Amino acid sequence: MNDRVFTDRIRAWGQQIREKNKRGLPWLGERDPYRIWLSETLLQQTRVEQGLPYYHAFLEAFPTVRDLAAAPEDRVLKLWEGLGYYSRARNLLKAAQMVVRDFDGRFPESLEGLRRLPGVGAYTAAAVASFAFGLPHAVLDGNVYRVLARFYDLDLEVPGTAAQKLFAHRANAVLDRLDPAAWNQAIMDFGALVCTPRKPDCAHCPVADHCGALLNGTVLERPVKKAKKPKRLRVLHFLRLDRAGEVLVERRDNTGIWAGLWQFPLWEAPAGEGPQAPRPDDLAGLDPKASAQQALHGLGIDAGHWSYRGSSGPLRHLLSHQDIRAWVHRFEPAPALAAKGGRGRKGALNGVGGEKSAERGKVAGLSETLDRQWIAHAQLRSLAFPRVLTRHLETTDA
DNA sequence: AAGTCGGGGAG
DNA sequence: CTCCCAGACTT
Repeated sequence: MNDRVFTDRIRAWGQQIREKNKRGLPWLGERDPYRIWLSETLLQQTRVEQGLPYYHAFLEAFPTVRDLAAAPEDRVLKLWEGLGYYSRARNLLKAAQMVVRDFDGRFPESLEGLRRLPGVGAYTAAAVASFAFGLPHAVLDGNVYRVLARFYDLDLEVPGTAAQKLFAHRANAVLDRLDPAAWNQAIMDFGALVCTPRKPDCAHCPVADHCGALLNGTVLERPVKKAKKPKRLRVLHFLRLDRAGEVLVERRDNTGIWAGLWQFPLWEAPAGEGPQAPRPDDLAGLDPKASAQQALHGLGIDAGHWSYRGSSGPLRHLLSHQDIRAWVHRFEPAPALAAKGGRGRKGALNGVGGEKSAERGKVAGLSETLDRQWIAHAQLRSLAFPRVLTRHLETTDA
């Protein structure tokens, strides 16, 4: 009953929006599964305005899935730089390679087939299935959760398995099976433009007279979200070692935060060391130079070979689950040692006498377990760094 | 079921 | 500040 009213009116509302051409987004009306998949992956947990420039950049760099599949991972990560959730980028490449290798460059034309691609979850599979292939699968994203929670005044906590099942059921119940693509577009647009999180425009809502939450006065309480945990406080010390136009960088491994990105050698006080994890109070008295030396020691670098050139920080870097205070400590070769030149080619200057940058790691006893290398400043631009470091690089013009 | 994974814009 | 965004994956 209410389902029918909801579907009819939201569908009509969507048609109006399309005619007025609100949100002139490039993937609207798109049928190419590659472009749809690309845009949906870019937009996972990402606002449209934020992802839009990346969409254009990727499409220009990789017009087809074959172009993407042939790309080196570092190039994909570089294009993704700044967008966050970097496993999306690596999964994007993996999925492209799978499509080319296993399906001759054609995307699977079923929900289940799409779902098997890395980085393609319930939402993205439904989006590609409906937008590219017209299949009757309802999308369930943040917008749809909110719209359904309000219209039916559902008080289940999200995220949660119970809620997911119920909302998915509702979403498919109201799906317009005559035009799944237009419907999915309409309900998401409706959530983004009318039934917004903070200030929903109930005065102009086409289903206000049937909205459960509006009738019950619970609009701003829907959907019910779970309580958030406090953020973990971390203090990171990056060591920026410069020598003769080069800087030492290392590649992070493929797990955890900033997976696969590049960074300056990083030292972080072990969490288990000391009374407890760092607290905000502990940071006020933090002496940059002392921290720099501590980091140098922590990374096993002979402090005698490097002279301190100052620190920038703390760079406050807020993530959804971490509160990061980052420092970048700069060092250059100690003058005394530089004068000695070739004494010990494995010394602090590591390769001054013509060793290739390809020889990694050996920085005065620095561990070789990581993928470290000296790189010319001009080449830094080709590597993907975490935002906290690109911001630092921008202000220091390196 | 809970934890992890980024970054930015709006209010 | 807080919230949350065209979520997915791991444990």
